Amino acid sequence: MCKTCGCSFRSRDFGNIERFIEPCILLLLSKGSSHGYGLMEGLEKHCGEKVDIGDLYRTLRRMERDGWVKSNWEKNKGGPDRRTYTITSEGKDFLRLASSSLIRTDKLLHRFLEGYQKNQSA
Amino acid sequence: MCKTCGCSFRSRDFGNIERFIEPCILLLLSKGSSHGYGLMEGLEKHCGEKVDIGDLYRTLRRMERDGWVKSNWEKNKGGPDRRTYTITSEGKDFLRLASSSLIRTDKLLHRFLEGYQKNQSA
DNA sequence: GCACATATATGTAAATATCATATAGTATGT
DNA sequence: ACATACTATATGATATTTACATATATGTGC
Repeated sequence: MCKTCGCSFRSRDFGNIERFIEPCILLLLSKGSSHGYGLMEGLEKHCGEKVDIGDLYRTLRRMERDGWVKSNWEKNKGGPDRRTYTITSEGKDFLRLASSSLIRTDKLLHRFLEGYQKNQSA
Repeated sequence: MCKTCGCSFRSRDFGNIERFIEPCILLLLSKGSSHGYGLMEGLEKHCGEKVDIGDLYRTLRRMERDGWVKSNWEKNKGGPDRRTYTITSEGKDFLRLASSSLIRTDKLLHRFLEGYQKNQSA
């Protein structure tokens, strides 16, 4: 069942931040290095939505494999050690490309929503 | 390789219309019944992007299974017969829900792009 | 010791995406 | 008649992504 709208059809959620998780992560990391759990909190704070933490960790490892981020373990007095992620120059390049893609997505959405509202009022 | 940005990392494309294919199809169908090939042309015309035709046909069958559309074969003098799709009331309900999700997505994107541009100028 | 928050990671199954290929009717040019 | 192109639907095979559950471990407060 869809998490957001509650429809019984399928799980796909068109308003889900997880569809744009990588650019969001890279944007946060471009403001400062962080670790998985911290990014989860940052994403929830900035996007107002829960993210699947397991998914997030796997996404981060995939992003590291892809060269967008690099990580290293850091000691943490107040809890378990953390794997801290830092954006790479390749990650910055990708963030730039993803942003222009997202501008296109934004235009697409506007066209859709205009079309939808026109349809509703007709 | 990503179709849009050409990056070598992975195929994910944040500007891809196929991420919102179902609402787009339902919007087109809410303006009038159509068949797979016709929807492909409609999507390309309204969204300026090619869609994978195989994916589109499978998506339509899935949407029928989910109850959002129904289909019937229609004779076509000028070519092969067509499977014509019509939106159902369940499909209209879903379109309404998807639209409010997409409004949220739109806000999310704006927040992201604002954050990105602020970051760039800093 | 126990519960709870922090912190990372993986197992598994289902859903989707990607790319190629199969099949067939109609139209047009040679 | 034959080749080619366009229209039209569909599926095979594989890879990727998503969803949900579970495992593991550290530190804090009671």
